[in-house]
Amino acid sequence: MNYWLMKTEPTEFSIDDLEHRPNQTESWDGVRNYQARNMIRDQMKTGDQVLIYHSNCDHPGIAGIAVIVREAYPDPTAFQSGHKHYDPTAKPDAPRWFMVDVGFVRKLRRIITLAELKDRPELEGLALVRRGNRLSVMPVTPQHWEFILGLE
DNA sequence: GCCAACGTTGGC
DNA sequence: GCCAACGTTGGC
Repeated sequence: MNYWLMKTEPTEFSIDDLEHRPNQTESWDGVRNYQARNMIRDQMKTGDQVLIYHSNCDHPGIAGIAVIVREAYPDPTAFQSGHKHYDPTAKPDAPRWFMVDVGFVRKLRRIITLAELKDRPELEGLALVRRGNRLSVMPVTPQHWEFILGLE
């Protein structure tokens, strides 16, 4: 089983939103970065665990845990003219962008803040805390996973 | 293929 | 709102 971290802006979609979706499940659409796309398409497997990170908000940090419930399939929002994530170069017979479905596992008892994560030498190498990192999907090692949840 | 211009991300 | 960092675009 693999571990991941996925960023979301809580004003767009938060761990609370996921908790209250039907079946506590949602498709993770809108990823438009090739490196992130490749991980979604090629590496994410059903049952993989995901840290849900809230970005671009008052208290950036890890807010909850989700699980991959459906492996990659074409992101239909890429084909929808006028959609925020529309990509005219993507075609249904040659899809460019993919998404997985994630299921709610639980909220953390508290937000583990980015500042706190950056402060921990144990998390050196975690993509999230590397300078200038902008990936919205990134792998997490089992060691980092355990350590982060130990901070809760 | 180079690289300047531009757009986006996202912390602060 | 600022701006550093990075990705993408497109002229050449």
